[in-house]
Amino acid sequence: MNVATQATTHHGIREAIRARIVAGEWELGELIPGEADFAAQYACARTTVNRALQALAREGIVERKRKGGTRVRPLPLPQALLRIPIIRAEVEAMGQTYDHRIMRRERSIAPGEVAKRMQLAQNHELIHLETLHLADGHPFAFERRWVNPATVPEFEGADLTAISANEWLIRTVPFSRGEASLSAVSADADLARALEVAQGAALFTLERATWFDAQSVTFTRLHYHQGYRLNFEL
Amino acid sequence: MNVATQATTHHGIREAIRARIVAGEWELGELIPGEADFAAQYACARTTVNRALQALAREGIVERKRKGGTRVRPLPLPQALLRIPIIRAEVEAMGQTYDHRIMRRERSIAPGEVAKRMQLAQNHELIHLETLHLADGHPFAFERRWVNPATVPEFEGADLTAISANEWLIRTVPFSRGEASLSAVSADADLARALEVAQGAALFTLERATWFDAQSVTFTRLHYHQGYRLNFEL
DNA sequence: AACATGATTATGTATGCACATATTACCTTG
DNA sequence: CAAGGTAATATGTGCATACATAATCATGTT
Repeated sequence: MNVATQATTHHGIREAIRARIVAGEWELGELIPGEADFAAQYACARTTVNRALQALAREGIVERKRKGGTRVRPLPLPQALLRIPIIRAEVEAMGQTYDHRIMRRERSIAPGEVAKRMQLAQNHELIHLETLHLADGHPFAFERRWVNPATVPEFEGADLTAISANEWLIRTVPFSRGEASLSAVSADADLARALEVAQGAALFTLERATWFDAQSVTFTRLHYHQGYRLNFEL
Repeated sequence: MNVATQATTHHGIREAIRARIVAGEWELGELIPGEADFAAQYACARTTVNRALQALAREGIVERKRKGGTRVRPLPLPQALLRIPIIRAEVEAMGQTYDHRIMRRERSIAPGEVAKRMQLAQNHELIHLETLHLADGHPFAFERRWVNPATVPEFEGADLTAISANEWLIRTVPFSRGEASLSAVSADADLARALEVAQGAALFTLERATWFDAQSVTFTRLHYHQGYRLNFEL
């Protein structure tokens, strides 16, 4: 066999080795040949094998340690690249018209839970925003957001009719890091009214807290309309 | 400033460039210096800069094109590495005792929706399995699974008391690829009884279909107990 | 037997070079 | 002026080499 997928490109070799692993040439947890061996087998430089094996390690297919070589992961770790959708793009990808409506916008004291998620002191004043995202005029998602004016003072006067708060913040504080969580939430009376679903409906929910440097930027809770699914590949 | 994070390692340079991007040295969408320029600035080889910039491209910080150079992503793409938890490990990580109980195990015709998700012909016979996962004896998640005996004939006689069906399949068909989706589902009568929650409770749900080569292996629908959250970092 | 020590080894990484490839920019030609 | 071809250019990639680093293994000493 041993049909080279490509010539001797690093990702040709990556696929060749992947195929051999998938075919079960080595047991789970077993040591596979060293870089030098593969280099000889495929008649290429060790550098090239190194790139291939590092890629497989990133994917969770193999485990590598300095001395002790490379081994097939005992249990391949189930990980996937999750692309968090931008609502506008998501709606437009379905061929529908995106729009959003700001339901509420005010300064208020951060609720205890929100302050905790943003790692702020109690009684911190935040800008609270409630937005309804629409697809072809129908409710698509409901967003509750708290923005820290200490970090983004310009937000107070921002015009959010053309672009959403999300896009405004991304443009203003582009490279903030964050934590997110996914969950299922029952629609309370407010949510049910806003999203036009029955009270108690199960809503897919995405929460996100973001920081720039050590400064809290924003915390969002996004409730999608009933029946929403977030798809991805493993 | 220009304080080198590390000597001239590719990931030292990666962080140095990332810092400059985050600090706003270049506009969103703006062209940043070429590999050769950076190599001169940091007194290292172009190869090293190449690795650094490729890593930033993988992260979604920059965009690169063959001629036309490297530019800061207009909108940094919100992506995250999602590690899909293995239930046993998840429960044990909370310091609780994991256990599972098989509620049902039978051969049956695949329901239409399941057959579709597994890309099988109608009236295909599958092994249907219902498992309740327990944490310290309390319901943690309820799993409905269909396994294709054409792909994994040994599954029929597998002993699923020691290890769960999930782990059995991972060990037997380790490197299968798949599609997954996350959603929120209302507990029906069966689910409510099994998970000991009120009927209509919002349940976080993970569906997964996996294939080995072109052969369908299994389709699972996993409903977590009320209040479950899946956390990850951005 | 326990422990410190150094040799060995596999991966990690930097470098200089050459060539491949995609895409833009420009210039020629009808 | 438009169409088309060609040169210039930035990234992509392979290779040979050298050295760095971490972990293991064997060795020898107390």
